[in-house]
Amino acid sequence: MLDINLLRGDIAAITKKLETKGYKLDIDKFNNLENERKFLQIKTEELQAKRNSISKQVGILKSKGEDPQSILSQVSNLGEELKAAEFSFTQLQKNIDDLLSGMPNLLDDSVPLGLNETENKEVRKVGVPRSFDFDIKDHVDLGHNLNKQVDFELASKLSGSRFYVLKDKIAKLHRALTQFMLDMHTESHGYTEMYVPYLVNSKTAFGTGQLPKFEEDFFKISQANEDLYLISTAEISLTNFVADSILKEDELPIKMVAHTPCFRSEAGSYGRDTRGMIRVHQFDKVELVQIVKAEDSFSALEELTNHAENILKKLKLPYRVMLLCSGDTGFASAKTYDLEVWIPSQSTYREISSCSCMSDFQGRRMKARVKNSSTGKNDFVHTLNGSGLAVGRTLVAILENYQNADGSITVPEALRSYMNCDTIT
RNA sequence: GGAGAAAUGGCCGAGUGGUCGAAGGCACUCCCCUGCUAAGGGAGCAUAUGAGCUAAAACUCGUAUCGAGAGUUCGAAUCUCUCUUUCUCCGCCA
Repeated sequence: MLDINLLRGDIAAITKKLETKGYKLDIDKFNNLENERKFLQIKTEELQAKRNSISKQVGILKSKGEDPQSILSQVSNLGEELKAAEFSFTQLQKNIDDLLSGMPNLLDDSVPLGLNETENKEVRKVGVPRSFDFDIKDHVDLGHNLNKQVDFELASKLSGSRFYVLKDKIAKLHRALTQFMLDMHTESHGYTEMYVPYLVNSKTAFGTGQLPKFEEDFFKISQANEDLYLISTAEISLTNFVADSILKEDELPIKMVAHTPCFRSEAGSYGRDTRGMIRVHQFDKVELVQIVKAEDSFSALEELTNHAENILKKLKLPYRVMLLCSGDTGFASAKTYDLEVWIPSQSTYREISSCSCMSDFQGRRMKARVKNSSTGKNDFVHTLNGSGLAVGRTLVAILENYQNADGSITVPEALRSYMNCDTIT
């Protein structure tokens, strides 16, 4: 959520900034709402003040044993007038909140302008794609030929399209990857491991910006009292740890890592990546989250991105780092780096991690603040998150990059201690 | 699932209709005393938001907030209803 005072100030400049992200702000609408808000707020608060002062006098008179009747008559019609004023004021406030909570975050100045992913900027490329002296297979065929250790038919029988079953050594490889990632981040990168709920309430989903705008991306569990949402990323659970709190400066930075399944309805992506494990309704991810002070957030983004990259480096998977352009940067993000891993069967790099600095956007939505010791004020915290990494896609990358002519898979060195074997056959 | 109790500021905790945004304590900040890793004294110390003033802040005034929402009342932390969460006992259970 943006600071409404930015809009009350130079609204033209903000509108221009929002346009780089494809958001069109109706300036007249906002100004009209604001003018009405001001009028209604003043009116409501004046009536409240009047009621309060009269009520106070009643109390004083009664304590002196005097008859307050003359004063009470003054207040007889105040109640209804006040109730009506309060009602219109809260309605209007809600309209403003709705408008505000649908507006995306402002981008950092270092983000290049662009409409879509074709205009993202490559920051660096690490590793060289292997050249194969045999006809390569994609991960679907590889998994199928390895005794159906990756089984899409079985999954579709159980659940439908966009699910997969892993078996035996490949299931273990999946677990080994998770374990390896968690160990790296906790032992070498300073993150604290967390186990978190996979179902969250609407307030939590609002806090990180998934609601209200992206409700259709969720799987929703409807209940009598309160609807719950299956998390689409552990970012939601982890970041909201600090919601509604005022932290002390020395509590920051907070660095957390969690391994969770992620559930995505993939509404609106029919036909895209229908084959394989790339785009599915359920996948595992190891997620990094940092809660930091404002002045640290962009350096923290570089650090966090490096942490995710280190996993790829250890696995010796070729990848590149992309700085997303304005049009491709997510709703809540001020700046995002995507890590893209080399996928041999597609002869291209595919997203395997997304690392974002959300500046104070989520902090404001969550009311997560830190007491600034030099000013005494409460500043909104800055939040960051990044996949470190998406486990399913990492598995795809390993199957394809480490495939052998006979269809077996060499286990990357970094995972051998977890696997107790060198090859998957 | 059944029965009962509770929810107050960063923390603990008082407060059952009226000058209560809330006693007291702890923590924290500043000052004094003292002087050495202790103790004493004084002051300050919730959040959000609006208006005024300002270059900005400070400041002044107002409003809202005592788990959430609704109600009773001139007036609600306090009374009523609904919900949520926590704790205790019983049942069930991975």
